[in-house]
Amino acid sequence: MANPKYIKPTESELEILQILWHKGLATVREVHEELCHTKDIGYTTTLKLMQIMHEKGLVKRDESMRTHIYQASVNKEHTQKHLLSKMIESLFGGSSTQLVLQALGNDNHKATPEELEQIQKLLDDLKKN
Amino acid sequence: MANPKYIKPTESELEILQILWHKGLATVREVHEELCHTKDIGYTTTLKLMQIMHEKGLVKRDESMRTHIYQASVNKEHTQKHLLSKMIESLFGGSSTQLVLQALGNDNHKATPEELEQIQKLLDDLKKN
DNA sequence: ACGAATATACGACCAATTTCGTATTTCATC
DNA sequence: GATGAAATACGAAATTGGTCGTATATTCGT
Repeated sequence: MANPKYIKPTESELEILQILWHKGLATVREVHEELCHTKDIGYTTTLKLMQIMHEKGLVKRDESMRTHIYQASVNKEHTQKHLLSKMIESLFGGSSTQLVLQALGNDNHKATPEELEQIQKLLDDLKKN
Repeated sequence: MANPKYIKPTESELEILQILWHKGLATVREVHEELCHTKDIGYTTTLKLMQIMHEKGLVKRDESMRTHIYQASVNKEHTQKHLLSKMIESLFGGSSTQLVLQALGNDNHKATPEELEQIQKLLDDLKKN
């Protein structure tokens, strides 16, 4: 099985990972309940998805009980960084700066003054090197 | 046909859009030559891809001559912003700041001092409001 | 005017993703 | 123990993206 670090989760898998990252541990039923809030989907579909994610190594599960307990086996930050890297390559010609400029200028997701300070701090850090 | 603004281009389509955004106008042959630099792919594959993009409304073409001339019909910045927005939603819980922090800290795509200045300028701008 | 080169059109195939139906297992409870 | 609810396993269909082969049309050089 390929190293999950280098696997690109699909859209659906990402939705499930989001839920697992948030909840930590969860059963298929619990994940399914969450998914239902936004999607019209059958229980077995969620189950199958999570089984496939298990085969791929994207999630771990405790099978010692009848009802399996799942958790993400890929790190949230690593996954974000990996997918972001791909996007920088494929959409911004490899320039993270171009992406940052677009993101900060994005009206749909405005940053608060506190967040701007947070970015300023990191920027100061980077300037030193 | 759906409004191309709301279409999410696939990976391959994005590669072609990149080339068209850069060249402005181009034939299938020219796009194909570029693609070959990075991918091992047949000419008819490129052709088919671009035909499908035409059906979807992602590209326009001048068919008045035997050799059609293509150009992107979706704006580069709009497309970037649109896909970025989706990623912020689906991967960063709606926080553009989280994405920016990850992107700036990305070792694979380091920003140059000049770029950091560019970001600083935008940041100063945002802080004023 | 004919043949080679080059263009488009189009259908077919394969792999991956998503979906769900059905079979089987387990467990509680009556 | 039998029954029904709920869980897992598994296979199959539908969709989509990417790939290419082949057919057909156009142009150009000789």
